[in-house]
Amino acid sequence: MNQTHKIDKRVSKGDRTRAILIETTAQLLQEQGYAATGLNQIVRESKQPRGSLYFHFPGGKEELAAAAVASAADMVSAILATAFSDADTIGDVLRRTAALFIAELESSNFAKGCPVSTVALEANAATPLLQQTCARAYENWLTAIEAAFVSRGADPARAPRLARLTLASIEGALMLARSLKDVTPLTEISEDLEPLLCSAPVVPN
Amino acid sequence: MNQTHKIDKRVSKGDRTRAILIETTAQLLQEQGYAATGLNQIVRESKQPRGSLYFHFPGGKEELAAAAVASAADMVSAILATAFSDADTIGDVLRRTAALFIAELESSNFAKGCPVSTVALEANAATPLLQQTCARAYENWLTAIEAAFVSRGADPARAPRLARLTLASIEGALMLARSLKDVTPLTEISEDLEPLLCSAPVVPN
DNA sequence: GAAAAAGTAGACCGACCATCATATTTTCAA
DNA sequence: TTGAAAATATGATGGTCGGTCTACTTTTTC
Repeated sequence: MNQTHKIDKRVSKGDRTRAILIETTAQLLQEQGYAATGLNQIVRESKQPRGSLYFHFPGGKEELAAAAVASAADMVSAILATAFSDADTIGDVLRRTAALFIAELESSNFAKGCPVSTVALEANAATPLLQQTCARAYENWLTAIEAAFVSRGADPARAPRLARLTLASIEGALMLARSLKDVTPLTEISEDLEPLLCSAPVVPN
Repeated sequence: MNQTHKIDKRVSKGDRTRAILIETTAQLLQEQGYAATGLNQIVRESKQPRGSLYFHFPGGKEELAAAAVASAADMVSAILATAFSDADTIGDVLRRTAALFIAELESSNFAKGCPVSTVALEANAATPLLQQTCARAYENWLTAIEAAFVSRGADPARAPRLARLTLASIEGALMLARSLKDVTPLTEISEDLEPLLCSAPVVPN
């Protein structure tokens, strides 16, 4: 008896159900946040049965949401990695990243902002797993930005600080843009940040 | 019959009830956001009767929340105004403002961040009043920051952009600080922003 | 002291999340 | 190939809490 019974299928059924639930949840969290997103809505839109949810995520809503946030954050990390390896200058990376969020904002009529921040602000002591997941997402992004700066010649001692400044500015601009329904803050930030990152005795290029 | 029956009291009973509801709601929104804050909790913590809520806010939860956000935003505006008139330099203003949010963060064990941003990110087409109220709050802050920059000699044509950069950075840093449970992003931002605002051919002093 | 305004209490129905007993599919040794 | 054990899937059910509304009481007005 061979063991290809599973290998020839792309993924097992269970994994597929899991993935659909995570994707649906990620979308809803990005638009509505954690508390406003009901399990009923997730079940309805994902077209997955209610019970499967608790089979794959025994921790219930919080565990599912944490998985969705982590998944969305990983996607952004992947996009960042591509941008960092493709773009020539830091400025290019900033503009590309901003353009991406702008596209998401505009195509959703300003419904979809950062896939982490809404949940991050809602998370509190009552939702420790969610809180930890969001914090870890930000830490991962910071580490990636930091490494990219260093690889372009930034002083390793200053890179963490520059990364924090960069991430904070972009996240803030994204929030402002979403709320004001105007992408200006986001377009500006990518321009304004560049001289700051480069002119300081820090990041060459 | 004289008309002093009401004037000799500081405020009418109704106004007091209203104010208590708004204050309680503002606190809860700052910590938990809109969707997670229930009317039951507001009624319980404010110790105001349930029915009064709908008497003072016929629009229900959304109207009450909008009033609470607007009230909290006005308080921040007042604090900003004081900082702008008291502090000598833009740098001082930034540091004072950051220090204020840091104190709020630390005294609440990182539960209380920006009183607007959590709700702003939750607001969507289903809550138009809330959305509009949050946007207006940000606009008011931007206008105030802008005016302060101009009054210190900034090029009026560039002031709006500088204001957006400033607000976005601070809001982003505040969010990051809350999520990471570390005030570093906030302390750094107030230092990093100063040269940017002053060194550019823009804001003297 | 009666009419009007202001304030209050609780019942209502629907939505929430979690759980369960049961059904179906997958696995793999015999 | 078979059949039983393990894994996965299912939707009906329950207790709780959500926001809203209507009927009621108290206070103010003149």
